[in-house]
Amino acid sequence: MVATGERMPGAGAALAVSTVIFALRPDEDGRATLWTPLVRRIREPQQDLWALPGGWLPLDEELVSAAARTLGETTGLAPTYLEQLYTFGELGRSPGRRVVSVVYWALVQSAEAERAAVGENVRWFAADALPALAFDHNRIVDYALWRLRTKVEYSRIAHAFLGDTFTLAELREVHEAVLQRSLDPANFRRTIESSGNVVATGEVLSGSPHRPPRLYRYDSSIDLADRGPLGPESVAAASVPTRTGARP
Amino acid sequence: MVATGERMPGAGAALAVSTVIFALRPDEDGRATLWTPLVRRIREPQQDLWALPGGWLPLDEELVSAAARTLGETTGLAPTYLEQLYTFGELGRSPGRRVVSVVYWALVQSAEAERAAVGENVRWFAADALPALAFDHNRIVDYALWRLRTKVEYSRIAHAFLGDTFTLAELREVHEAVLQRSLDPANFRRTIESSGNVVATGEVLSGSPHRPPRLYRYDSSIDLADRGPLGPESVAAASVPTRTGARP
DNA sequence: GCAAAAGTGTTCTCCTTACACCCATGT
DNA sequence: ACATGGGTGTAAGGAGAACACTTTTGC
Repeated sequence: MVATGERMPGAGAALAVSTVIFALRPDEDGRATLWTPLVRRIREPQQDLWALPGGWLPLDEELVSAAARTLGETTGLAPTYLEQLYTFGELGRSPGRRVVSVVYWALVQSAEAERAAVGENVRWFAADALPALAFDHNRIVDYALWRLRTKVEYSRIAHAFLGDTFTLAELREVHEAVLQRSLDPANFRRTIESSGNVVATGEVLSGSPHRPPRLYRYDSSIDLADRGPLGPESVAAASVPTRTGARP
Repeated sequence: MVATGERMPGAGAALAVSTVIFALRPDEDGRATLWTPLVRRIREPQQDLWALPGGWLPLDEELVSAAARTLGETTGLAPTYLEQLYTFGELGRSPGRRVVSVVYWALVQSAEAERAAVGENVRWFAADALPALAFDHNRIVDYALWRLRTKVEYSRIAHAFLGDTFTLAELREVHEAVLQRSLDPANFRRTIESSGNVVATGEVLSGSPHRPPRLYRYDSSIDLADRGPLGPESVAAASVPTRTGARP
């Protein structure tokens, strides 16, 4: 086996896992925009500054699981999408100690975001107008935002913001909120329908003051083919230690 | 500062940095194909198996620098392109110990690849026909290959395989080797020229038995806009500890 | 009936593809 | 001169943008 002496190789830097979370919520004008929940640091360094949810990586936990767990423990959220973003390890990013952070990014549904824990130490911020955050977390959120916006255009992650059935107007609203521009409803419909990613349920959504729109559902038989040979990231398959999320 | 007691948080897993290196070399039929240099493991675990060049992350070294340094120490190569690929941290990926590997991928010029160190413990392999490697390194190379192939289509990384001046036929040969299909010379020319990424030097390359082709050069004023808000990764700016690469 | 959103049809442009054809060099 | 790759021209097909138009509901 490996010697466990004081000069254990590779044991230098501290390994943390953090997550950038995005959800769509109405802004003051009622338009859907991107928001992200942050947690207040309750100890040094950078005490009282807002920061990404995260924590140290336990020896016996998968990276994704640690991301999902710390995210759930601090914000009470359960994401519908979770993917590794980047690993930040610059020498000066944390004062006093070398910290390498494996950062994930997550999408949560609007309904889920509504019932999330908020309080003195957890708060939602408009993703495009953040205050000065702890460490290099502003840079990290900016990068996550960029990834989200570029990825929405060529993959189907926008669906992760919605429930299992949705109207094309709702899906379009998601795209418009993420891309920050309006899209032609007619062309959007054709683009989505011809992509084959979504199937009509046959039902319509009544109750609106206008013509009732059709409801659609993902075609789950088509995978995202997104991470290539790595396949989809699975939180469920990863082992989680004794302490589970804060919510029952 | 931070207590250095036995329960130092985040100090569990060992942190390694590895790199997948690609270069173009002629295969047995003389066609340019992708090759990757691997190093033989000279100690347990997985002794004698071929593996990616890499090493433990020193406390005082940037992640990119560690990738560039270990790559240079083992293979003698200096890459023209180096980018973070993914961080692998699955629980079972290294027997006996939790190892988290931040993996980079690199491109080197063909000329550089020719004069690289080869020997008993360093050897080039065709990237599409690797033997069984140590740990999860087959999966890592497959993922790097996928990233290279998808990225060649929308960015200008193909240039990293070539010198500062090149003909469009050479650039096309790179694309064809990476994408594994032939491209129409006429359309390829127009696509590249209209992209504005390359400028004609005004010179031509004589010596061929046919019409001498024009020489081109990168337009270095245009950046790749590749990592978004993170900007280009810079090896030079990163601090490197005392021991430098094997080559002077 | 009227307003407003859902959904369809049509046209225009641009980009990619396929391929015919001319150009310039070494032998 | 001629073979061969370098380089230009051109027409067809497809995807996306713009926008007119029809459909369906609540009031």
